Amino acid sequence: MEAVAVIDFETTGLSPAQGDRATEIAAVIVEDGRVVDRYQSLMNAGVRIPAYIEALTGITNAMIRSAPAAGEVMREVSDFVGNMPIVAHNASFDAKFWDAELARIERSREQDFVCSLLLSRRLLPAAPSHKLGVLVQYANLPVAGRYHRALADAEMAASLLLRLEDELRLRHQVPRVSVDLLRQIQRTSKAQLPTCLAAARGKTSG
DNA sequence: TGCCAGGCCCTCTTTAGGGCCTT
Repeated sequence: MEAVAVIDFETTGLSPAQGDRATEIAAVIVEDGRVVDRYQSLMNAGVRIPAYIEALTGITNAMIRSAPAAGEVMREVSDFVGNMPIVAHNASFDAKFWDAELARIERSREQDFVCSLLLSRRLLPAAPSHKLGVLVQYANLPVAGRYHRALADAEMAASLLLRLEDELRLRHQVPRVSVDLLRQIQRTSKAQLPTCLAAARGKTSG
């Protein structure tokens, strides 16, 4: 599979449209079946983190006060990621914060997001749930650190992505996994998945 | 004033409702 950037945001809440802002971001570059580069930073958006979010993530208002400005961090991380395809767990969440924080520095993205949550529902249908932490346990993936910290979650989402790639190669006998195939799978209905995988098997093997 | 996310998925569906998942 071509190189991708797996990202994860920690934020003050669920919706940038409701005034929520990012507090931390991590991006890990996955290439040739492994993580080859990492970026992580807390970010100060000048907003207060609610107490229950401090408890959830361990990211406190004191930590954010001494962090670099959000715009500075977003410039760095968007340069780091470049035009690589971006992967995130529940990508609709990270994509709306990515877009909202980039818009504040008058940048916009060109690439699509790929969603490891949607892919997991298709490729690991027997998992008891498709929360990142449950999938890590279910697939025996290494716990990379504290859950709800950006770098640990991005590393674990990267491990999950590689596990999904293995699932396609070994279980479904897809000879070559591409980002384009992942995009197809995540928008394919459960009923149409066998047809989609059969086409992927045939595309490069005969 | 009172409201307050939203995209995806499943099903007892499609003229809809409710759960999952992210912080």
